[in-house]
Amino acid sequence: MEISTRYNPNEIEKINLKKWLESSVFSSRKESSKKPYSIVIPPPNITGILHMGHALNNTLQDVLIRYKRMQGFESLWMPGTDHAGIATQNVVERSLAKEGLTKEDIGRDEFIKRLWSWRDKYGSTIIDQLKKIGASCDWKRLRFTMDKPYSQAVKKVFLRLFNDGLIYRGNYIINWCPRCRTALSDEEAAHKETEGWLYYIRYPVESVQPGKEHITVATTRPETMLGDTAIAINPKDKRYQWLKKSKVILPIVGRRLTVIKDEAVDPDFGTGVVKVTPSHDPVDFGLGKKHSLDFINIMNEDATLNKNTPEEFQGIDRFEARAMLVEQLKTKKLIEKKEPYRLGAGHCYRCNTIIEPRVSLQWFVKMKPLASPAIEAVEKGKIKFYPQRWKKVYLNWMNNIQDWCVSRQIWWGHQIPVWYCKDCYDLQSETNPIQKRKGVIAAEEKPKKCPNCKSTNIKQDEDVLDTWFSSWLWPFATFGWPFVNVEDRGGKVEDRKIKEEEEFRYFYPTNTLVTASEILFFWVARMIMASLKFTGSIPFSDVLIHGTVRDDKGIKMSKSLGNTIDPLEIVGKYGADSLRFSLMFLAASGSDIQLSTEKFLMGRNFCNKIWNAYRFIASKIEINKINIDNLNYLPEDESDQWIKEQLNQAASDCSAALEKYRMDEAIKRAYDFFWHSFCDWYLEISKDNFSSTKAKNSLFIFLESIKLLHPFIPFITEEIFNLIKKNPSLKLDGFLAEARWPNTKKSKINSKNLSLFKELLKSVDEIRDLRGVLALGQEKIDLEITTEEKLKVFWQKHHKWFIRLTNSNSIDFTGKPAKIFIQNKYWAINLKIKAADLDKFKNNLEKKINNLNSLIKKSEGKLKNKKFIQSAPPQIIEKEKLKLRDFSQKSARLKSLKKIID
RNA sequence: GGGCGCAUAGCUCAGUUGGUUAGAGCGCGUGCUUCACAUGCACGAGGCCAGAGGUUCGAGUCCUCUUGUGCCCACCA
Repeated sequence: MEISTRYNPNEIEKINLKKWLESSVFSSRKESSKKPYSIVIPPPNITGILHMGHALNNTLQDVLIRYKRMQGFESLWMPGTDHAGIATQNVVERSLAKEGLTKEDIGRDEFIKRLWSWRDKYGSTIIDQLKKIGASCDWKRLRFTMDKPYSQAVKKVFLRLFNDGLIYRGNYIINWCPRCRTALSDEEAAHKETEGWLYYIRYPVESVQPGKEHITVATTRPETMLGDTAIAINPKDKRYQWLKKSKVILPIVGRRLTVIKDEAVDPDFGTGVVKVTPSHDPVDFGLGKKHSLDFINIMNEDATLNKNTPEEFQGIDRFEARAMLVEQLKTKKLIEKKEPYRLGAGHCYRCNTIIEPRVSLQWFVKMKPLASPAIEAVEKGKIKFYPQRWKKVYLNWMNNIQDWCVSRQIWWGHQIPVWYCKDCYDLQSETNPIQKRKGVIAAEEKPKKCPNCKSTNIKQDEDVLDTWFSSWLWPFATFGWPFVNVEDRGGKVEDRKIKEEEEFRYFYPTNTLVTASEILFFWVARMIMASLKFTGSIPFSDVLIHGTVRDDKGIKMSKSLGNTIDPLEIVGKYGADSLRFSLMFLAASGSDIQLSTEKFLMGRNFCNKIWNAYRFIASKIEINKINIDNLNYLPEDESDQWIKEQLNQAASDCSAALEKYRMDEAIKRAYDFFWHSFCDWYLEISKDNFSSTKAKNSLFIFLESIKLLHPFIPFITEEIFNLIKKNPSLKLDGFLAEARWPNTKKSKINSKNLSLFKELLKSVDEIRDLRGVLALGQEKIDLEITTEEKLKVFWQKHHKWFIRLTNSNSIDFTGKPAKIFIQNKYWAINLKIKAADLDKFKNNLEKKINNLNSLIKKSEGKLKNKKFIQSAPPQIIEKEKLKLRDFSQKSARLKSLKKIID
């Protein structure tokens, strides 16, 4: 058999991926005999390109899914993509722009056609990329948030909320992105510290008293003054009581401003006088409502100033207008001063443009009623967060939840299922709840005529719903909820419907949701609310929140900073397994990961190690023409017992770690076992006597090891399984991906010889240590061993590898050795070295004795302490006593050794 | 302004309900072409566990404060 000494992942990963995809290993269905385990993928945007965050997120999920699958669960990983309204629309708008076109040029229908064809062409890029890193999703179920049945769910949900009175429409101040030209929710307007100025502007006061010709207000956004309709002071602020009898004049515009008093004004900030712009500031909006002020909108959709401003400002961008205005005020000597100021300005989370607060007609969802059951579910522990601390964050947000602006002024998305009758829709009734207005029809399909006036002159609301309004249904809408209109998925409608509902009941609620903390509010919290509201059940019981991927300087990886590492580049260079291995190795519970390309060498090296371990075993089998007819594990000697015990321990630890979502611990344990127990000891020991039993045993342990490793590094393990499978007499079948997870019972092997064997390993360590101390280099030395007669058989069995692993020449069992270097309960070993080397040894010996003595002192001190004896638990005291005994024995041994040498 | 994290080896990080002689990977030093693997093997150096108090028989682990650092939330214009 020709196998390369280097593991080359590329070809192998391609082949095995193909095999998996062509098979049904990843697919899932209701199996009454099996327990379900399900995860819904956080659907990546169709515009998405796989980045390290995806790689981390999806590897975590895949490890869980594969682990559970091997454990015999019916494992379902539901895949899909998100239509990502604004993001996708932006991409297609950009490509239109290259043709010199705008979306308005081609019209809504044509634009949406373009979007669909864009998504058909590029929308599954990220899906292919996920496959490349080994994600074992049930790909046949691939969902999209704009699939017909999914859209049905969105409509149903909207109508349900509408009819329950949880939806309202009205003019409110919202976050407006002037570039995307749409409203955004509060969550989509990320607050960022921005350098700016605080301007102190003088507003003239009518009915002049001497020295009181004006008052001064402070603002960071001077241009909004064009929309001012009032001046506000704190009612307790004595400095400005005189103002209420005066009229304040808005400079440049000349408008008379009312003076209002409100507690919201902080007398200590700025001058204590606030300009009030109800249409362009959230706080002022509230003041405007409360005090019945005028609302003057001064901006167009693109944040240029509109015709409600003086002519010279009309059509000018807000920032340019700001500069112009400040200039004008300066010449009029109305700027008192300006000071540098850092303010938290909202930025569009899609295009990073500074948000403009703006009053406009939007749709909202009342969140408080939805939040309370979702709060309860988490408080009562029905849903658990890992790590736990996110519970607090979640609850804090939920308890202060604000209504959700769900309408977006874009074209790509779920259009709001509300129609207006052009003939009887009554503008005058705008103040009524939307549900009670004449000529408003909320329905799944376009109504034929108006139920009120029978007119057919009907038009749908132009807005679409926030993308998250569809994402929040993901855990159940992906299963086909609400189980109507399934004709698009083929088969007999009724059969499909029944099957889908059954599956839904089987797999839902899902088990684990794996996500980054960034979308806790966007998505996780809302899914919990939606699921409880519409399915009456929690969507998942565990929420695993992982950290952020950072670069080697600790800075968050982002395209704009150019500090990303492309996961696919790593796949190309080192293989998907290396990528996955290193990510899992570094992903401690919830903490951020600092990455650099070198980190992936860890994974590469490990894969290579596995590869070569297999090569070794395979070659031994081949060279020795060993016939492996079955894989019963038959311990031939103590090393076989020992490695089996180690394996069981590792498997048990590994499972325990996975159960508590500690993938890092699990992979470290499996890694440590494979490399440092199996390869470094067991295989090394076996080299001298690779009998057919040994061959079977090594193959058995190897096979169990790659099962443990498979969830983390599926490609290489599957490939090696392929190679092993080629031996027909083994009767191995199927995929490693669906093999049974190793037995995790800690089967204790009670064998006196096993403890002897462990002493043997210790002696090897000690000799190696001594060789280092004595700086023996490669010099082979002779050993003399004194032991009881009955242990000689044991030694006979093991002396060969013992000689090799200690780099010795020979072992002599005759007589009593002159000098004893190593001694334990069972034997003493003498290294025949030159007299000159003795000094080095003695020095080392002394160091060790000193070290032991200080430990003994410490331990004795503890045991003499009455309080310790009184209050420490008995097992701790017992442990301490054992420790002391052990130290003392060792020390005594070393001391007598020293005597002999002296 | 609130809330949540993090400070452990040169670097990146583990360290379970307090009970170690504080660990791993990389890096570093020494010696090895040992017929699976130099993407390897063996050995080794390297830590006042940020600082100060406290609780305790016992603290890297719990409490308080300080310093540094990161994140999230919030309508001080």
